[in-house]
Amino acid sequence: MPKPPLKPADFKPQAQVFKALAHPGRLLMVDELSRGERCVCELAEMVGSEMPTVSRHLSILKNAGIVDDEKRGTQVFYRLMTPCVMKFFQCVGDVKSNGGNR
Amino acid sequence: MPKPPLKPADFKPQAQVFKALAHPGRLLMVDELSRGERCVCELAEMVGSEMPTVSRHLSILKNAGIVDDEKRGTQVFYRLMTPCVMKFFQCVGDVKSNGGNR
DNA sequence: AAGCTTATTCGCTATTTGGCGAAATATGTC
DNA sequence: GACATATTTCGCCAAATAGCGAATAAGCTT
Repeated sequence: MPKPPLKPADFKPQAQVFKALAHPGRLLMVDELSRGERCVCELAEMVGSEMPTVSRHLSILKNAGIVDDEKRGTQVFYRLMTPCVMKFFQCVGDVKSNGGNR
Repeated sequence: MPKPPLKPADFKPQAQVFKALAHPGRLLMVDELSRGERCVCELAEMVGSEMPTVSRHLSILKNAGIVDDEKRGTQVFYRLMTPCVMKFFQCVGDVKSNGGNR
């Protein structure tokens, strides 16, 4: 059968993932999580924002399926669910060097 | 030397690229452009938005270095600059199937 | 030059996002 | 149970984003 034409709505799930990654602080957290799990307070210190802000960012990443969390005692540890996300960084570097800023 | 700690600002360029991709309509256009160059009017019809809107989206993609344009006669043709962007789609699919929605 | 077509820029409004402090929740300690 | 620590949720405001129609620009055609 002739494949039906794609509509913008068909890309909504993917867009949500990209949206979750479309923030410098969240990218920093993902990068850090690629080296192992971290608790919220560690990440908060890294990005230099208040904990409510960081918690919110993490929930966005979690909602997109990029990270997962686990509560241990009084802390919550986050870890990267999809390491393939890290490959993005290489490609994104390519994008910029191809003339994005000139 | 001990590598300096990364700051959120260091990820701003990458975030800009992700931000450019964080929109269903723009993803649809990128997907379409992966199969060859298209003029603005073709893309406008695909996404089902007015031309000013589409033109604006394309300028965002261009600004991020993802596409480039070329004027030929009265039309402007856009083409994908970084095919590696398409690999994102596979990975993003992985993200969702790993539990993003469950 | 007048008129048509394609595309971009502008001005506006509605919606979404980002950040904070205050308040609420949960867990562990004394 | 009172208290301290870690985290999330809430309510608020400022800024950014998305969309549209009107206006502008550029290139054909006649």
